[in-house]
Amino acid sequence: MAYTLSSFPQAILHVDADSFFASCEVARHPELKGKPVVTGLERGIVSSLTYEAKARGVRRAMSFREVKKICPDVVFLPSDYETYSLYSLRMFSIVRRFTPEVEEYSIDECFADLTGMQRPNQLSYEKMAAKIKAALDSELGFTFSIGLAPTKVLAKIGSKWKKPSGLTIISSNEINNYLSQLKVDAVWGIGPHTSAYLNKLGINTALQFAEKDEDWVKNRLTKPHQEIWQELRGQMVYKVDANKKSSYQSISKTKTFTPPSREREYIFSQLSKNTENACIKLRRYQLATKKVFFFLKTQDFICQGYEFKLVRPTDNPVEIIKMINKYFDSVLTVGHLFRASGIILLDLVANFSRQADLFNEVATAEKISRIFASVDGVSKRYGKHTLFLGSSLSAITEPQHAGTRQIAAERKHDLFKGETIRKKLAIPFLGTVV
DNA sequence: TCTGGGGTCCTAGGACCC
DNA sequence: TCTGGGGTCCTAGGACCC
Repeated sequence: MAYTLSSFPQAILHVDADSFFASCEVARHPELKGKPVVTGLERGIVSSLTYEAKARGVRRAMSFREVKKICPDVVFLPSDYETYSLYSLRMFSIVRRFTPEVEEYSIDECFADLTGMQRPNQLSYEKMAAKIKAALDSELGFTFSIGLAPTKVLAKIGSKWKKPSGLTIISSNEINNYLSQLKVDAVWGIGPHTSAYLNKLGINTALQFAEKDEDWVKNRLTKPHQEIWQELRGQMVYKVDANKKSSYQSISKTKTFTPPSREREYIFSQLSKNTENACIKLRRYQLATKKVFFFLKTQDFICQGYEFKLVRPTDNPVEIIKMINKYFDSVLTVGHLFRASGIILLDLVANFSRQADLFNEVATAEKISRIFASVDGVSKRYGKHTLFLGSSLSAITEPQHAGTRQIAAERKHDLFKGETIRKKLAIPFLGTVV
């Protein structure tokens, strides 16, 4: 049979929705078609934008004001994650018509393992990819970019190759052709650090990297990059994982507040609100935390934080806020202007049961946890933050606190940029407290 | 590239144990 | 009191992703 003659040891598909959020908005408001549409209004910053907006010079992270200046007829909309999630589910279910092996990688991306599906689908891999794309485009009303290749890393390269609305098929014997035209830093999993290192060793293209021999790679790079090297050569390392993600390793809540502030009460209430929100999510997944890290970010983007352990796992914000209060003043260096606060709940345990040691304390904790179960119920019915802690009050009511508008004109470079928040927190007083 | 918010996994080195 | 070798667990920090 013709379709068994394939140059795909495995056939991995990567699907990437084009300008996903903005596309969803246009899809459900057809009158916006052809217009420069942007989402992210709730923060005043561009989050997603249509190609029409891109053509006008709009870029991600631009402020509302800037966008208006260069593109006065822009349609700037608030994000509506519920709607986007529904489109996302439709996208996954369309791909699942062709294989059950679909990995929901993010809200707008998925991988699918098509290996062995030619016979059941009566299609070659190439035709399957085309058919999936056609179904997505027509049923959802916007375009998708697709890559088909022997490995995930190569499929990712494929979907990025031509955007928007691309369909790029990289069979085993064409790999080098593609890699020779690609810079190493464009490879999924090779970040700025590693690409700078590789450049220094004379490697600029993905092909130059893929052609290094095993010893060379093993001696200079760590496991993740060794695996990427293998995948670039067409050898599968990363399997498509169709299991739904059901739990978390960590849960975090971060919030920037404007204007920045130096007032203890206000900043503390922000952190209190972060903690409440993080605990809501914790309870939704029936988890409890054993370790907490909280931090503040100054106006110069310097992070300072503190990590502590809890005597027993908890999902109760009151217990956590009490601890934060204890260490708060060592993090809030007086006189600094702060722009954001955040909390990360770590060491999460599932279905936790409280140890019956300190009887009274446990009894109280259980009472409190029943209260929070009702709080969650009320929120579900009447909306988030119908009930909240007194310590969160000034964050929720957003008073005109006396903080001035003197936003530092000069911004320091890159001390904290989406990277691990715990990075270089440089806290001289850091210690673990039980 | 110009800083929003939410995640994951890996590694080196120390503590501790036999 | 000295010294060898090997293993596991935990933590802090690093790198990357959407």
